[in-house]
Amino acid sequence: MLAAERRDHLLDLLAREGKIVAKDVAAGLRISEDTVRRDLRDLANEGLCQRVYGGALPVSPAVVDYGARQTVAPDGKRKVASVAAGLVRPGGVVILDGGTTALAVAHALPRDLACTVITHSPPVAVALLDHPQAEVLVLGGRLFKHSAVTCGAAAAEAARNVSADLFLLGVTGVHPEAGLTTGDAEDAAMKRALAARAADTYVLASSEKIGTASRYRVLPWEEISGLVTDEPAHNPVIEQLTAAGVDVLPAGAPSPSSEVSA
Amino acid sequence: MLAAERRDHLLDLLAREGKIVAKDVAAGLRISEDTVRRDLRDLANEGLCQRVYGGALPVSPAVVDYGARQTVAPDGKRKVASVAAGLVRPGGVVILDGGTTALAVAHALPRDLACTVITHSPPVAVALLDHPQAEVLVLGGRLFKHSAVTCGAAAAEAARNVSADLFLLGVTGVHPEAGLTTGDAEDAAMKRALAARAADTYVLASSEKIGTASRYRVLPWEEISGLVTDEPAHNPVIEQLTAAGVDVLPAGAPSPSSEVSA
DNA sequence: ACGATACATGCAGAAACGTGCAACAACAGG
DNA sequence: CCTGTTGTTGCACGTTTCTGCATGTATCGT
Repeated sequence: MLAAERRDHLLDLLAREGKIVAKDVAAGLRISEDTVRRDLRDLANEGLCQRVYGGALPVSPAVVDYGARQTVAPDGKRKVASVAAGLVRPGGVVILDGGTTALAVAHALPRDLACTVITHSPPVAVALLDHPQAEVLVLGGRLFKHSAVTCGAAAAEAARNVSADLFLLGVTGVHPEAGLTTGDAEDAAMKRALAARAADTYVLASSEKIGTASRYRVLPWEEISGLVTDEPAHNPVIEQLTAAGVDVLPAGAPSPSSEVSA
Repeated sequence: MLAAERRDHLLDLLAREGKIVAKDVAAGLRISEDTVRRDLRDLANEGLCQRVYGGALPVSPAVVDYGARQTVAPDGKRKVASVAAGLVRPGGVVILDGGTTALAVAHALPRDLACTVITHSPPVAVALLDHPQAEVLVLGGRLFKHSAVTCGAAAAEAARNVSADLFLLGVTGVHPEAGLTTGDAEDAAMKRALAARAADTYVLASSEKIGTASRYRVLPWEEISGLVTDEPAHNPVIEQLTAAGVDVLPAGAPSPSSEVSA
């Protein structure tokens, strides 16, 4: 592995996970901790990370005007996005919805993951520009500015010509009775069209969405494979969904790792 | 093996694997590491790769990144973009190319201008999100990451279904004999397809493009209506173009443009 | 306060680097 | 056909850079 490549890897790790533990990286890459420490020291000198005891952290968001918006993403969305990104298999084909949560998923994808991403969201496409191994297909159409996605007849038509293993669906409301909802009729139709083209559909549901409903129904529960949320499993709504047979993937607690340090 | 062939091989390797290890390439091609190093040094001088200890990496994403480049858009591009934005009539339909200069045009468009913008560039689409009066049509297709535009058969197909008053074309080279050129064959084809759908085609040519040529021809002079540049009119290349009947719109000096129409 | 862990520094071997040089091929001109 | 020129390639040499280990110091958690 080239030294510069290692450096990129560290920055990538920092962006995706929000921290670096020198020991873990050294073990992961089979190199000495000294080398990792030296790299981190250099990166810190260039202002690309903040050195702390045991590893490094991102520089304060105010300084990173460049990637500011992605770091501003609320913690809940970051966690959901991280778990959802893990659903994308190397070599797999995923349809990525629009919206801020889906955008966070794009940012959370490992930079060197070889996969195909289909999206009707220009911001998602832009976010994937620096993922050299990701094949990106953009679905064209009329730009719906509120959600920053393409929609309309042309977009629906384009959607009919693709298929995928997985659809990561963003919605504005997740409600036991109302199902999955969003605020625009055309947007809802587009999401349905996309869901129809994927073998599995997983919903990205950060906690503020749980229990709320918007005007337009996207899909009923039966047509989705699962849901990723940072809401605790004991939330009544979540329990209800679990009982209804929805595969709920928790994104909240990094739970069982406590015994590792012990 | 020819030297040029070797050079292509290196670039290809860089594109496919994201890195080059000098030692491995030398062993693979049965040539000395010195030769590989020399090649890499040359490629780096041409800005086609980034030299690092042990090999080379693609040009640093930070340098290529559009988000970064748009904020540091050179003065020349800003001037060109400003003049080009003036070519868009209220209620008109314009096709906006990809690339940093076209992106600068998107930013230069008055925020309340009511017009229709057709683009195959996700960054341009994103830039127009806060233009409430602008109707934006995105042409879908496979994302070509280097230029951040969609291309390929799907994009060309989508292009066939639109027409416009004006096409604002970005290129990498503007040369009296070579014509308008760019660095990628598919990208060139897409630009041709777009030019065919517009009544008028104007070239965005900030001064650093003037007099240079890239590998792939986009269009001959006869097929464009004009050219916007911040290069002074007395530049030999510009004079040659003017003599050839190209409508040159100056973006450098705020001076009267009387002689342009003459 | 103590042990454990992380750290900075110096050092040495290894690897990569740049440069100069010579051998060689391609080419132009006589 | 010969010859001088130019450009490329591989080798040799000395230099720089990188990396892991050892040492002693600083910091953390208990």
